Amino acid sequence: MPNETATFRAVMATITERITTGPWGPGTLLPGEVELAAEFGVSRTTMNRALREVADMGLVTRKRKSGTRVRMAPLRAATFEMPLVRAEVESTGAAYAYRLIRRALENAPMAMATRMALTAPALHLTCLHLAGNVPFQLEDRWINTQALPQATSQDFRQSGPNEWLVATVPFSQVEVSFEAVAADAQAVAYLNHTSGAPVFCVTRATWWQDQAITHVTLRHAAGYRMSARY
Amino acid sequence: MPNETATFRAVMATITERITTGPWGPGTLLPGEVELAAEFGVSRTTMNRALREVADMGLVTRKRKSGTRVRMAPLRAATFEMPLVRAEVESTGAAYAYRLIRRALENAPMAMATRMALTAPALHLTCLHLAGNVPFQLEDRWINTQALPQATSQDFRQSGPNEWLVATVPFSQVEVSFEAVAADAQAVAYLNHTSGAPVFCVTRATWWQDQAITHVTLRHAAGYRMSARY
DNA sequence: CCTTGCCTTATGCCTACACATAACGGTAAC
DNA sequence: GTTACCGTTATGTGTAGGCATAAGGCAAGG
Repeated sequence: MPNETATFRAVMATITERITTGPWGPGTLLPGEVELAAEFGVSRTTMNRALREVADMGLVTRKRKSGTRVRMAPLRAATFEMPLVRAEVESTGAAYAYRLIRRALENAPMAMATRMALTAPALHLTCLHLAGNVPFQLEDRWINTQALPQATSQDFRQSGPNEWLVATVPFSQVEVSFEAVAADAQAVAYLNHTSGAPVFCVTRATWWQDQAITHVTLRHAAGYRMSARY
Repeated sequence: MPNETATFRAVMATITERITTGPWGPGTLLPGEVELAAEFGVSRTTMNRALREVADMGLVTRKRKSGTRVRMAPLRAATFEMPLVRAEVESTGAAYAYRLIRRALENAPMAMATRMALTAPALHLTCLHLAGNVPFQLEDRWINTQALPQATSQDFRQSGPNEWLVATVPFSQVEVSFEAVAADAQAVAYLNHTSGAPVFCVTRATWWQDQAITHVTLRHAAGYRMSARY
């Protein structure tokens, strides 16, 4: 646990206070690092750390030469952890189980093919993740076999494609989005939803070196909730 | 924009690669900072920065004396920006409008009162945020008047409580959660939902110095989607 | 007037060193 | 055997100083 009384945190607190309540309203250009360091009686290194963390929180933007400027809308950034399903299920105390529902090499629908820049059939998987005997998450995934030919030799019957992917693709650019959708036939069949019921849906697309790797839609069982503290 | 070829980023890249593809599987205890610094030919400060950022990404956990350990589930943290509604609406190009629907000082329901440790009536607000003429977000908020007595003298007819709060409460502990719920009567009335339709719902509770400040439920219009890249 | 290029400046990053602090693990006292 | 204490060690945080780099601004040349 980080020390609550660390100097750079105290500096951060004062700075955030000046931004939220004090003289530094939206759009204000803050004094330079050296000047602030002198004012607070800390080294420039410490001031840099404090300002960097405030920027990470989303209160200010920093640009070389331009300086540190308070953002027009004092937004706050929330960080969500996206664990593997297995870990997420096991952290609730339930036993994790996995079932492959469908595996096929097929042409993706237009929108998906365009988005992933596909020029050949892709690997299409449908999987179910369970907590004990209760369905937890329904996974609908497309994998670009041109970028990842090894995927075609995996049968994904024993473990999910996500576990294989995180162990195979080193580092990637990810885009996630959350939304609420109505339960379709598949959600009714596998997640015990009633037709049209609200389903919490996570969509995740990942790239590696400008190549689309995979696109996945995760639909959750009723009552699912995603939380974060900051 | 941060320099892409910074040393600590190069170190980070190697470390994340070793974790995701290389010899450092889940649960591995990494060598100490000094040892790693020597191996990579950088100072301990730089190695510390690299490891700290890897920890921020969620790949490892760090503890004094114990050392740096690869997390059991190599989760990745996604950061979501939570702008003010006004900014969110205006960024779509639409004009932002605000309407106060209800304002009352009343006793919170049991669950809420317990969660916020309320011992007196709280300020209960219902507001609607619109993009142009189209309803965008329905806000249901409770404010602890014991912690924030000034709130009772605000009428919130011209601007939303959130704008007042971010300008009044300096710094706070926040807990957010997302879920999909079915449209209730209020959502039908104000957000043009059909009854039972999926509604994307954000719940946010904030504390300041161990005192509950406010608890808010934000329900969104159909088609709302929350995104992040990382 | 417009463009090109230098200079200045503020942030970004790095090094080297030092002290603080938490926690593991062994040892001594009871 | 159990508990209390203490040393070791790894991370957390701090200082001072320096070079690197992006970008605003000014000036000279066309």
